[in-house]
Amino acid sequence: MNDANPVGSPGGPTIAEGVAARPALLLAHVGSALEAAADDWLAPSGLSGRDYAVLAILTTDAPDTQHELARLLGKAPGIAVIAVDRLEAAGLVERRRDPSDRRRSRVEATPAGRKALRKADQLSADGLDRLFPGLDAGHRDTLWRLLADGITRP
Amino acid sequence: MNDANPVGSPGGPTIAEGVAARPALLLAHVGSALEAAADDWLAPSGLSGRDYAVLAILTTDAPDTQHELARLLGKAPGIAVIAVDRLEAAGLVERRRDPSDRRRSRVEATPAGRKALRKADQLSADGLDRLFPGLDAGHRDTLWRLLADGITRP
DNA sequence: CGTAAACGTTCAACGATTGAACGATGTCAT
DNA sequence: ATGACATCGTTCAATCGTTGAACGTTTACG
Repeated sequence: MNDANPVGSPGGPTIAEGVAARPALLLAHVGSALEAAADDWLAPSGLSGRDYAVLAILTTDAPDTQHELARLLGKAPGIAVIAVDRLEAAGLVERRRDPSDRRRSRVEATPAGRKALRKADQLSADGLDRLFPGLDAGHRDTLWRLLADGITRP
Repeated sequence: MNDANPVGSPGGPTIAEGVAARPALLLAHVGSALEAAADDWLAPSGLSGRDYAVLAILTTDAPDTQHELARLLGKAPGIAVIAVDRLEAAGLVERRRDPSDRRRSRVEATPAGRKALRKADQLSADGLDRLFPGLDAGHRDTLWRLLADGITRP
Protein backbone atom coordinates (compact mmCIF):
# COMPACT_ATOMS: atom_id res chain seq x y z
CA MET A 1 0.00 0.00 0.00
CA ASN A 2 1.72 3.05 1.27
CA ASP A 3 5.44 3.24 1.64
CA ALA A 4 5.51 5.88 4.34
CA ASN A 5 6.40 3.12 6.74
CA PRO A 6 9.07 3.91 9.29
CA VAL A 7 10.89 0.63 9.11
CA GLY A 8 12.84 -1.38 6.61
CA SER A 9 12.03 -0.09 3.15
CA PRO A 10 12.04 -3.18 0.93
CA GLY A 11 12.00 -1.62 -2.52
CA GLY A 12 13.85 1.62 -3.01
CA PRO A 13 13.70 5.24 -1.92
CA THR A 14 10.28 6.15 -0.69
CA ILE A 15 10.59 9.75 -1.81
CA ALA A 16 11.50 10.85 -5.31
CA GLU A 17 14.68 12.89 -5.71
CA GLY A 18 12.88 15.20 -8.07
CA VAL A 19 10.43 15.94 -5.28
CA ALA A 20 12.93 16.17 -2.43
CA ALA A 21 15.01 18.69 -4.35
CA ARG A 22 12.08 21.04 -4.89
CA PRO A 23 10.88 22.80 -1.72
CA ALA A 24 7.29 23.28 -2.89
CA LEU A 25 6.87 19.66 -3.95
CA LEU A 26 8.69 18.45 -0.86
CA LEU A 27 6.45 20.39 1.48
CA ALA A 28 3.30 19.22 -0.29
CA HIS A 29 4.53 15.62 -0.27
CA VAL A 30 5.39 15.61 3.41
CA GLY A 31 2.12 17.30 4.25
CA SER A 32 -0.03 14.75 2.50
CA ALA A 33 2.12 11.85 3.75
CA LEU A 34 1.46 13.14 7.24
CA GLU A 35 -2.27 13.46 6.65
CA ALA A 36 -2.34 9.92 5.34
CA ALA A 37 -0.59 8.59 8.44
CA ALA A 38 -2.35 10.80 10.97
CA ASP A 39 -5.43 8.64 11.48
CA ASP A 40 -3.24 5.62 12.21
CA TRP A 41 -1.13 7.54 14.68
CA LEU A 42 -4.18 8.89 16.50
CA ALA A 43 -6.14 5.64 16.52
CA PRO A 44 -5.35 4.87 20.20
CA SER A 45 -6.93 8.20 21.16
CA GLY A 46 -10.10 7.51 19.19
CA LEU A 47 -9.66 10.79 17.33
CA SER A 48 -9.37 11.50 13.64
CA GLY A 49 -6.99 14.07 12.27
CA ARG A 50 -9.91 16.41 11.84
CA ASP A 51 -11.03 15.84 15.43
CA TYR A 52 -7.52 16.62 16.62
CA ALA A 53 -7.37 19.89 14.73
CA VAL A 54 -10.80 20.97 15.97
CA LEU A 55 -10.04 20.21 19.61
CA ALA A 56 -6.71 22.01 19.33
CA ILE A 57 -8.35 25.13 17.92
CA LEU A 58 -11.20 25.07 20.43
CA THR A 59 -8.97 24.86 23.48
CA THR A 60 -6.31 27.29 22.29
CA ASP A 61 -8.06 29.86 20.10
CA ALA A 62 -11.57 29.66 21.63
CA PRO A 63 -13.44 30.88 18.53
CA ASP A 64 -16.78 32.61 19.23
CA THR A 65 -18.67 30.98 16.38
CA GLN A 66 -18.57 27.87 14.26
CA HIS A 67 -17.95 30.08 11.26
CA GLU A 68 -14.79 31.29 12.97
CA LEU A 69 -13.85 27.71 13.77
CA ALA A 70 -14.31 26.78 10.12
CA ARG A 71 -12.22 29.75 9.01
CA LEU A 72 -9.35 28.75 11.33
CA LEU A 73 -9.73 25.26 9.99
CA GLY A 74 -9.43 26.60 6.45
CA LYS A 75 -12.67 24.92 5.44
CA ALA A 76 -16.32 25.76 4.67
CA PRO A 77 -18.76 26.27 7.58
CA GLY A 78 -20.52 23.01 6.76
CA ILE A 79 -17.34 21.16 7.66
CA ALA A 80 -17.42 22.60 11.18
CA VAL A 81 -21.00 21.35 11.61
CA ILE A 82 -20.05 17.79 10.72
CA ALA A 83 -16.91 17.85 12.87
CA VAL A 84 -18.64 19.28 15.93
CA ASP A 85 -21.55 16.84 15.49
CA ARG A 86 -19.11 13.95 15.70
CA LEU A 87 -17.22 15.31 18.68
CA GLU A 88 -20.43 16.18 20.50
CA ALA A 89 -21.82 12.68 19.98
CA ALA A 90 -18.58 11.33 21.44
CA GLY A 91 -18.93 13.59 24.48
CA LEU A 92 -15.69 15.43 23.77
CA VAL A 93 -17.30 18.75 23.05
CA GLU A 94 -20.36 20.78 24.06
CA ARG A 95 -22.48 23.23 22.12
CA ARG A 96 -23.74 26.14 24.24
CA ARG A 97 -25.93 28.77 22.71
CA ASP A 98 -24.74 32.28 23.40
CA PRO A 99 -27.50 33.95 25.54
CA SER A 100 -26.58 37.40 24.26
CA ASP A 101 -26.76 36.30 20.62
CA ARG A 102 -28.85 33.21 20.17
CA ARG A 103 -27.68 32.71 16.59
CA ARG A 104 -24.29 31.71 17.88
CA SER A 105 -23.41 28.47 19.54
CA ARG A 106 -20.13 28.44 21.37
CA VAL A 107 -18.32 25.13 21.24
CA GLU A 108 -16.21 24.05 24.19
CA ALA A 109 -14.16 20.97 24.89
CA THR A 110 -15.30 18.78 27.79
CA PRO A 111 -12.78 17.36 30.28
CA ALA A 112 -12.87 14.15 28.23
CA GLY A 113 -12.13 16.22 25.13
CA ARG A 114 -9.15 17.90 26.74
CA LYS A 115 -7.86 14.54 27.90
CA ALA A 116 -8.16 13.10 24.38
CA LEU A 117 -6.37 16.16 23.05
CA ARG A 118 -3.43 15.64 25.40
CA LYS A 119 -3.21 12.02 24.31
CA ALA A 120 -3.36 13.03 20.66
CA ASP A 121 -0.55 15.54 21.26
CA GLN A 122 1.62 12.73 22.56
CA LEU A 123 0.66 10.29 19.80
CA SER A 124 1.28 12.81 17.02
CA ALA A 125 4.64 13.76 18.51
CA ASP A 126 5.62 10.09 18.51
CA GLY A 127 4.45 9.67 14.93
CA LEU A 128 6.40 12.71 13.86
CA ASP A 129 9.56 11.29 15.44
CA ARG A 130 9.05 8.18 13.32
CA LEU A 131 8.34 10.18 10.17
CA PHE A 132 11.57 12.15 10.53
CA PRO A 133 14.18 9.54 11.36
CA GLY A 134 16.96 11.59 9.80
CA LEU A 135 16.90 14.32 12.43
CA ASP A 136 17.72 14.39 16.10
CA ALA A 137 15.42 16.08 18.59
CA GLY A 138 17.26 19.39 18.44
CA HIS A 139 17.11 19.63 14.68
CA ARG A 140 13.46 18.66 14.71
CA ASP A 141 12.68 21.49 17.12
CA THR A 142 14.52 23.88 14.84
CA LEU A 143 12.42 22.63 11.95
CA TRP A 144 9.12 23.27 13.74
CA ARG A 145 10.25 26.69 14.90
CA LEU A 146 11.30 27.75 11.41
CA LEU A 147 8.01 26.50 10.02
CA ALA A 148 5.92 28.35 12.61
CA ASP A 149 7.95 31.56 12.36
CA GLY A 150 7.87 31.40 8.59
CA ILE A 151 4.14 31.35 8.04
CA THR A 152 3.08 33.77 10.75
CA ARG A 153 3.20 37.23 9.22
CA PRO A 154 5.94 39.55 10.47
CA MET B 1 -10.63 35.68 20.68
CA ASN B 2 -7.86 37.85 19.36
CA ASP B 3 -6.49 38.78 16.00
CA ALA B 4 -2.90 37.66 16.23
CA ASN B 5 -2.71 38.22 12.54
CA PRO B 6 -2.17 41.73 11.24
CA VAL B 7 -3.42 42.84 7.90
CA GLY B 8 -2.09 41.02 4.91
CA SER B 9 -5.39 40.24 3.32
CA PRO B 10 -8.50 41.48 5.04
CA GLY B 11 -10.70 38.51 5.80
CA GLY B 12 -7.99 36.31 4.46
CA PRO B 13 -6.76 33.11 6.04
CA THR B 14 -5.41 33.26 9.54
CA ILE B 15 -3.49 30.46 11.16
CA ALA B 16 -4.84 29.24 14.44
CA GLU B 17 -2.50 29.34 17.42
CA GLY B 18 -3.63 25.88 18.41
CA VAL B 19 -2.45 24.66 15.02
CA ALA B 20 0.79 26.63 14.86
CA ALA B 21 1.85 25.33 18.26
CA ARG B 22 1.45 21.67 17.23
CA PRO B 23 4.06 20.44 14.74
CA ALA B 24 1.86 17.75 13.19
CA LEU B 25 -1.10 20.09 12.67
CA LEU B 26 1.20 22.86 11.52
CA LEU B 27 2.85 20.67 8.91
CA ALA B 28 -0.47 19.37 7.63
CA HIS B 29 -1.90 22.89 7.52
CA VAL B 30 1.04 24.34 5.61
CA GLY B 31 1.03 21.40 3.23
CA SER B 32 -2.59 21.76 2.27
CA ALA B 33 -2.38 25.54 2.15
CA LEU B 34 0.44 25.09 -0.32
CA GLU B 35 -1.53 22.60 -2.40
CA ALA B 36 -4.44 25.00 -2.48
CA ALA B 37 -2.24 27.83 -3.74
CA ALA B 38 -0.10 25.77 -6.09
CA ASP B 39 -2.38 25.91 -9.11
CA ASP B 40 -2.56 29.69 -8.89
CA TRP B 41 1.20 30.01 -8.63
CA LEU B 42 1.78 27.74 -11.60
CA ALA B 43 -0.95 29.21 -13.81
CA PRO B 44 1.50 31.22 -15.96
CA SER B 45 3.29 27.99 -16.84
CA GLY B 46 0.10 26.22 -17.87
CA LEU B 47 0.89 23.42 -15.42
CA SER B 48 -1.12 22.05 -12.56
CA GLY B 49 0.49 21.00 -9.32
CA ARG B 50 0.14 17.40 -10.41
CA ASP B 51 1.76 18.18 -13.77
CA TYR B 52 4.63 19.86 -11.95
CA ALA B 53 5.25 16.87 -9.72
CA VAL B 54 5.12 14.42 -12.62
CA LEU B 55 7.54 16.42 -14.77
CA ALA B 56 9.90 16.79 -11.83
CA ILE B 57 9.94 13.05 -11.17
CA LEU B 58 10.30 12.15 -14.84
CA THR B 59 13.31 14.37 -15.43
CA THR B 60 15.08 13.64 -12.16
CA ASP B 61 14.22 10.06 -11.22
CA ALA B 62 13.53 8.66 -14.69
CA PRO B 63 11.23 5.85 -13.54
CA ASP B 64 11.14 2.78 -15.80
CA THR B 65 7.39 2.23 -15.58
CA GLN B 66 4.23 4.18 -14.91
CA HIS B 67 3.72 2.04 -11.84
CA GLU B 68 7.03 3.33 -10.54
CA LEU B 69 6.01 6.86 -11.41
CA ALA B 70 2.78 6.37 -9.47
CA ARG B 71 4.69 4.96 -6.51
CA LEU B 72 7.02 7.96 -6.40
CA LEU B 73 3.94 10.13 -6.66
CA GLY B 74 2.42 8.30 -3.70
CA LYS B 75 -0.73 7.53 -5.66
CA ALA B 76 -2.48 4.61 -7.41
CA PRO B 77 -1.32 3.59 -10.91
CA GLY B 78 -4.53 4.93 -12.46
CA ILE B 79 -3.47 8.42 -11.39
CA ALA B 80 -0.31 8.16 -13.46
CA VAL B 81 -2.36 7.22 -16.51
CA ILE B 82 -4.53 10.31 -16.23
CA ALA B 83 -1.59 12.61 -15.51
CA VAL B 84 0.52 11.31 -18.39
CA ASP B 85 -2.48 11.48 -20.73
CA ARG B 86 -2.87 15.15 -19.98
CA LEU B 87 0.82 15.96 -20.36
CA GLU B 88 1.08 13.95 -23.55
CA ALA B 89 -1.89 15.77 -25.07
CA ALA B 90 -0.14 19.04 -24.21
CA GLY B 91 3.05 17.87 -25.92
CA LEU B 92 5.08 18.07 -22.72
CA VAL B 93 5.73 14.35 -22.46
CA GLU B 94 6.16 11.30 -24.71
CA ARG B 95 5.24 7.67 -24.16
CA ARG B 96 7.75 5.24 -25.68
CA ARG B 97 7.15 1.53 -25.42
CA ASP B 98 10.14 -0.38 -24.14
CA PRO B 99 11.27 -2.72 -26.99
CA SER B 100 12.77 -5.22 -24.56
CA ASP B 101 9.54 -5.43 -22.51
CA ARG B 102 6.54 -4.30 -24.45
CA ARG B 103 4.35 -4.15 -21.38
CA ARG B 104 6.25 -1.12 -20.21
CA SER B 105 5.99 2.35 -21.64
CA ARG B 106 8.74 4.73 -20.66
CA VAL B 107 7.61 8.30 -20.23
CA GLU B 108 10.00 11.12 -21.09
CA ALA B 109 9.70 14.88 -20.98
CA THR B 110 9.92 16.72 -24.29
CA PRO B 111 11.98 19.92 -24.64
CA ALA B 112 8.74 21.85 -24.15
CA GLY B 113 8.12 19.82 -21.01
CA ARG B 114 11.55 20.60 -19.62
CA LYS B 115 11.06 24.27 -20.38
CA ALA B 116 7.70 24.30 -18.59
CA LEU B 117 9.34 22.56 -15.64
CA ARG B 118 12.03 25.23 -15.38
CA LYS B 119 9.34 27.91 -15.43
CA ALA B 120 7.34 26.06 -12.78
CA ASP B 121 10.46 25.83 -10.61
CA GLN B 122 10.79 29.59 -10.73
CA LEU B 123 7.08 30.22 -10.14
CA SER B 124 6.88 27.86 -7.18
CA ALA B 125 10.01 29.37 -5.63
CA ASP B 126 8.40 32.81 -5.91
CA GLY B 127 5.18 31.54 -4.39
CA LEU B 128 7.07 29.96 -1.53
CA ASP B 129 8.83 33.24 -0.80
CA ARG B 130 5.41 34.84 -0.50
CA LEU B 131 4.05 32.03 1.68
CA PHE B 132 6.94 32.34 4.15
CA PRO B 133 7.32 36.06 4.71
CA GLY B 134 8.66 35.56 8.20
CA LEU B 135 11.97 34.02 7.10
CA ASP B 136 14.94 35.37 5.21
CA ALA B 137 16.50 33.40 2.38
CA GLY B 138 19.10 31.75 4.58
CA HIS B 139 16.57 30.49 7.11
CA ARG B 140 14.32 29.27 4.31
CA ASP B 141 17.18 27.23 2.87
CA THR B 142 17.81 25.77 6.30
CA LEU B 143 14.14 24.85 6.51
CA TRP B 144 14.17 23.01 3.17
CA ARG B 145 17.37 21.21 4.04
CA LEU B 146 16.07 20.04 7.41
CA LEU B 147 12.87 18.89 5.78
CA ALA B 148 14.67 16.93 3.06
CA ASP B 149 17.23 15.43 5.44
CA GLY B 150 14.54 14.52 7.92
CA ILE B 151 12.38 12.36 5.72
CA THR B 152 15.11 10.60 3.75
CA ARG B 153 16.12 7.51 5.64
CA PRO B 154 19.43 7.57 7.49
C1' DC C 1 -41.16 48.56 10.96
C1' DG C 2 -38.77 46.60 7.25
C1' DT C 3 -34.61 45.43 5.11
C1' DA C 4 -30.25 43.41 5.40
C1' DA C 5 -26.81 40.73 7.54
C1' DA C 6 -24.88 36.77 10.28
C1' DC C 7 -25.47 32.33 12.25
C1' DG C 8 -26.12 27.15 12.12
C1' DT C 9 -27.63 23.72 9.17
C1' DT C 10 -28.88 20.85 5.15
C1' DC C 11 -28.30 19.18 0.60
C1' DA C 12 -27.19 18.31 -4.28
C1' DA C 13 -23.25 18.40 -7.13
C1' DC C 14 -18.50 18.00 -8.05
C1' DG C 15 -13.62 16.42 -8.18
C1' DA C 16 -10.16 13.41 -6.70
C1' DT C 17 -8.93 8.86 -5.46
C1' DT C 18 -9.16 3.98 -5.06
C1' DG C 19 -9.63 -1.23 -5.81
C1' DA C 20 -10.99 -4.45 -8.84
C1' DA C 21 -11.24 -5.79 -13.05
C1' DC C 22 -9.35 -6.64 -18.12
C1' DG C 23 -6.18 -7.86 -22.19
C1' DA C 24 -1.56 -8.04 -23.37
C1' DT C 25 2.93 -9.38 -22.36
C1' DG C 26 6.67 -11.55 -19.87
C1' DT C 27 8.69 -15.21 -16.54
C1' DC C 28 9.36 -19.60 -14.67
C1' DA C 29 8.94 -24.45 -13.23
C1' DT C 30 7.88 -28.60 -15.04
C1' DA D 1 6.67 -26.64 -25.26
C1' DT D 2 3.12 -25.83 -21.97
C1' DG D 3 0.64 -24.17 -18.34
C1' DA D 4 0.40 -21.23 -14.21
C1' DC D 5 1.39 -17.00 -12.51
C1' DA D 6 3.13 -12.10 -12.24
C1' DT D 7 3.45 -7.46 -14.20
C1' DC D 8 2.23 -3.67 -17.14
C1' DG D 9 -1.08 -0.04 -18.76
C1' DT D 10 -5.71 0.95 -18.76
C1' DT D 11 -10.67 1.42 -17.67
C1' DC D 12 -14.50 1.80 -14.65
C1' DA D 13 -17.83 1.93 -10.81
C1' DA D 14 -17.95 3.29 -6.17
C1' DT D 15 -16.45 6.11 -2.43
C1' DC D 16 -15.06 10.11 0.12
C1' DG D 17 -14.33 14.92 1.26
C1' DT D 18 -15.53 19.41 -0.02
C1' DT D 19 -18.13 23.21 -1.69
C1' DG D 20 -21.89 26.72 -2.88
C1' DA D 21 -26.39 27.63 -2.57
C1' DA D 22 -30.19 27.38 -0.27
C1' DC D 23 -33.30 27.70 4.22
C1' DG D 24 -35.17 29.28 8.93
C1' DT D 25 -33.81 31.80 12.78
C1' DT D 26 -32.00 35.66 15.05
C1' DT D 27 -29.84 40.21 15.41
C1' DA D 28 -28.56 44.95 13.76
C1' DC D 29 -29.98 49.25 11.99
C1' DG D 30 -31.91 53.08 9.16
